[in-house]
Amino acid sequence: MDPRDLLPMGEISSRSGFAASAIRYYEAEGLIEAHRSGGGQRRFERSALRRLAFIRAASNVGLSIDEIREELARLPDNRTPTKADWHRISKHWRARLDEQIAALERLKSGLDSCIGCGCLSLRSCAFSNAGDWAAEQGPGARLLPDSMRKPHPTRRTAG
Amino acid sequence: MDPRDLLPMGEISSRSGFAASAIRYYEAEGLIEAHRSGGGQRRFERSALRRLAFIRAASNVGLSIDEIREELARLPDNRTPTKADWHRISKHWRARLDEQIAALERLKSGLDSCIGCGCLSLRSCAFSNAGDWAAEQGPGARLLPDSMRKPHPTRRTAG
DNA sequence: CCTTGAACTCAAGTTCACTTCAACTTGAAC
DNA sequence: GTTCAAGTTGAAGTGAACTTGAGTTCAAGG
Repeated sequence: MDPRDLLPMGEISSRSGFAASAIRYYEAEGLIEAHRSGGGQRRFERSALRRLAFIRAASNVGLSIDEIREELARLPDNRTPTKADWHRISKHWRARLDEQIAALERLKSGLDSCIGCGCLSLRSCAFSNAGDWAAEQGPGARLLPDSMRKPHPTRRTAG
Repeated sequence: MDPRDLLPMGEISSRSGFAASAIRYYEAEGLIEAHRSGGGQRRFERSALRRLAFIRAASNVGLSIDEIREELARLPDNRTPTKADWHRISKHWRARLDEQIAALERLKSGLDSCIGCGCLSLRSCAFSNAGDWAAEQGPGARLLPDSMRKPHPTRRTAG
């Protein structure tokens, strides 16, 4: 590996659009790797840029850092994704986006019916009911999937 | 106001589905009001239940506490929403949901085209580009509206 | 050699929407 | 009058995904 091919922090930061602090954070979290110069500064391989692009795409889809780490780890060799990998992964994400879209549509149609009634009833109005609205209807019928609920801090599965 | 008509914390909590701590928080944030018993305990008017229903509906749509406060304050009289208010407001929210749905659709179709190319190019691929992707196209062309971006902690409008 | 900007580390801070805790008081029932 | 669930306060904690700051070192140019 010719050291001449390695890129310093500033280069990676400006080209990827991530702040240096974010990149350091990703390295600490094990999402990317870096070599070190004699004096301890990070030197990145060019492939880190693709990995960062992948990270941005994943986070746009709504994946957490943990999920992104898993997704990257699932790649054989833990390598930067190739075209074939990307094909498979993006199908997976597409489904996730479809689910999010469907959830918002459900919310909207609930809202539509509430325009008519103007009720906001605590009992019957799915829109204002507590967390488990539209249960009963079986799984999949929820208005919002877990991935779209507010990431409430210390909430554990209610007893 | 007959004190007999006022509800204690536990009642409001169980009927609204909010934890007592959440209700206290909302009061501290000025979203709801409460009378006090002689000994300093909260006593709520029945209308607080409707206000809480409104708060839940709003937060399901994705409004922040600040936005909910504003929305409530916009009601003439600062009263609990009537059917007519609800009609107007829910139209507003419907538009917001439509925007979110459209954003996800854009993201998905970007993903579709990326399945073909497998590029994840930092320059041309809208999916992996930094925050200002698809700018140039004018306002409204962004893949994700601000309301759907990750609420990045200490991010101020970049200079 | 000297300067200067880029980079380093580590700890602590930030936002949001609450929750949890500790220590104490109320109030309805018996 | 005693009991005890239910209520009170204020401070501190939570989790995610970084950022900020302080203090120090690196590396490239002149």
